[in-house]
Formats: sequence, C-alpha cells, structure tokens
Amino acid sequence: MTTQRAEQRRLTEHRILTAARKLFSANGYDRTTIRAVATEAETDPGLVMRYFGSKENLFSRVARIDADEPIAGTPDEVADAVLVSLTDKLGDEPVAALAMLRSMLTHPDASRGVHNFMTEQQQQIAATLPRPDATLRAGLMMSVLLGTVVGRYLIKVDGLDDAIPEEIGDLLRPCFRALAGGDAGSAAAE
Amino acid sequence: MTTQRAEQRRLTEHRILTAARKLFSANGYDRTTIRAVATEAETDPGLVMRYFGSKENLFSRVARIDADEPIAGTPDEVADAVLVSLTDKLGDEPVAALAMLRSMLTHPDASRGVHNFMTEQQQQIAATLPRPDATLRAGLMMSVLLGTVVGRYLIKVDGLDDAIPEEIGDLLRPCFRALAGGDAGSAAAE
DNA sequence: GTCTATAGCCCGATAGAC
DNA sequence: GTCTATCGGGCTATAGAC
Repeated sequence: MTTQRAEQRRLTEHRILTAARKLFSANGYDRTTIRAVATEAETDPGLVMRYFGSKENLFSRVARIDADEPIAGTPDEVADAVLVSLTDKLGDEPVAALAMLRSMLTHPDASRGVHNFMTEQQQQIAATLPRPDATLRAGLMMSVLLGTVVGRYLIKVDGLDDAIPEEIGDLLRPCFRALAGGDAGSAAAE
Repeated sequence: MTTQRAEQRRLTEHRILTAARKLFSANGYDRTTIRAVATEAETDPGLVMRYFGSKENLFSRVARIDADEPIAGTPDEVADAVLVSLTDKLGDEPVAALAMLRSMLTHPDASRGVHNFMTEQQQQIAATLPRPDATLRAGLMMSVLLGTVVGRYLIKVDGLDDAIPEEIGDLLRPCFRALAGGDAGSAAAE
C-alpha cells in the first residue's frame, strides 16, 4: 500500500530530524556530519540528502529558538516576564534552541538566529523602560539570560547544571529588577 | 649574520602568532586553517607547521584566559572584585581570551579552558559566601560575567557592544551584590 | 523509493627540493 | 632555514544501480 510507504517515509524523516537535533546540539554545525546523522537515525547519507537537500537546510529545520510572548507592562512586570521566560527554558532541556546556541559563535546562520532573537526581545523590553539607557539595560537583561542558559546547558557550570529553575529564578530576580530600573536594590546598595 | 637570521625568525613567528590570534578569535578553531594563518602572516603553511608542530599546538599558544587576582573579603567586596575583573575585560578587546571564548562551545580544548577558568573563580567566590547555595550563587555570578563578555564581543548586542565599561559596571553592580548575598536589593524587592 | 559508489574539494601533515 | 609539492583522509553532494 502507498500509505504504508508514506508512513515509512514519515517515520524515517522523523528519526533523521531527531538525530540531527541531538547531534547538532551536542557537537555543533561543523562537527556534525551527514554521515553521523544517518548512522544515528539508522539510515544512509543519501537518504538524508534526498529528504533535506543540504546540510544547511537540515540545520535550519532543527535549530530554532521559539519567540517568547510579547513583553509589556511596568519595569517590574517586565523583569518578571523575562524571569518567567528564563525559568521556562530551564524547565526541560530545549534541544532545538541548544542546536542553535551551540553553533552561535562559529556558524553564521546560527549567529544570525541568536542575534535576531535577542534583538527582538531586547527592543520589546527597551520600549517599556522609560530610561535613556533602555537599550543597554535591555541588552544586559538578554545577556544575563543568555549567560545563564549557556552556563547551565553548554558549559555545565557546577551547581547551575542541576539546580531547580525556581531557585535560579529567585536568585536572578533582583538582577532583572535592577536592570529593569524599578529601583529595587540600587537604592539599598548605597 | 646568524643574529640576523634569528631576528628574522622571531619576527615571522610573531606575525604568525598575531595572525592566528586574529583568525581564531574571529572564526573559531574549525574554520581557521593553517593555510589562512600563513597567508595572513605572509608566509607559507609549511613554516607554520614547522614552528608550531600542529594546529592544536598553535591554538593553545594563542588562546588563553589570564587568571584574575585571588578573590576574598565580605560578600559586597567579592561582588565588587568580580565587577572590577569584568570592567577590566571590557576595557579593551581581550583578543587572546576571545580566541578561547569563540570556540568554547565547539572545540573540546577551548571548552575545557573556559570551564577551568570559570570553575576556579567560582570556587574562590563560593568559599567566601556563607550560604548553603554558595556554589550556585558563585556560578551565576560567573555566568553573568560570561554572558556580558559574549554579548559585547561575540554576539555584539546592540548598545552593549559600544557602551563604556563604567556604565555597564554600574548597571550590573546590583546583580553581583544580590548574587553575593549582601542583601542589597533582595530585601527591597519584596 | 532506497541505498551504494564516487566525484570533487579542502584539510592537516609530511617529505624533500632549494 | 625556507618553501613547494604531495599524501592520505574526511567531507558534502551527486549519479546511477537496484
């Protein structure tokens, strides 16, 4: 039956995508080979090429950072919203995002992907902060978020790699509050 | 004269090291070729190999993160010390460190180098913080530091890439204070 | 439709000419 | 000592056998 065939193909495609996500996120773009993906997916390189056309295309299919929900409100609300999006990402390993993040420093496409994501969030945040240095503040908020995710999943910083998201969120709340400029912390620090 | 020869060699070696630092920090380990380094240094690949033995060895010669000074004191003092080491790094482009950082997600040696540096600092910091979650707090401090440097030099986050170090330091002070647990900010945030 | 064989390229490293 | 030619190997991508 043709449906049998189609079903078979769908399954193989799925195995290839899963394998690609896993290997790209573990080893990065350059060190992941079509051959290794095929082996991991229990097929052959020719089929991978036939289904996805090129290595670049396969990468773009599995590496993505989903946009967060629109951010708005008072500075403190914005800080909390960023904190929520962070703890979300810390909840369970975001493999598709890690595939992008792993290569962000060495692969142009991944670099663009991360930059675009960060800039978009940053501009939304900056628009809500009534400060002349709003762009810098928002950029630092995104940098802290990036550092935390990279530290946990890619560098595997001791204590951060196995901490529960809530604890990390509680510790970082004053950071985001201060950067958002709700004046929590900066006054007390004097 | 032999001294002429030796001088010539010294100069060529220096040109190779400078070229390697530049290309490794710009393109990462995998995408930097011995051939490109030779061209940039205005020599040939054979000489690069002869002088440095292997690509790995050349990389290890130019990619380094200098250890910061020992950290100790009260939590607030520790926070300020980390802040100083950050603003130092933001002062002028730390090319040798960037050569390491650029490849930290995709090259095992660079990954180890960054991990070792971060862990060392983290342990020093954690030892000064009288908290049960000292390791996590210190790890987050290092992650914020990492995110800031990566955001500025490698991702080139808008507003962060050209901000003056003092402004960045002022905005991040409450973060490090709060993470150090000197209770600046966390109390006021409630 | 699925898989094998190989073309074509670039790499790190080496051998040997000058 | 300096440079050139080349080896051996891995890769993506393609062509064609089944």
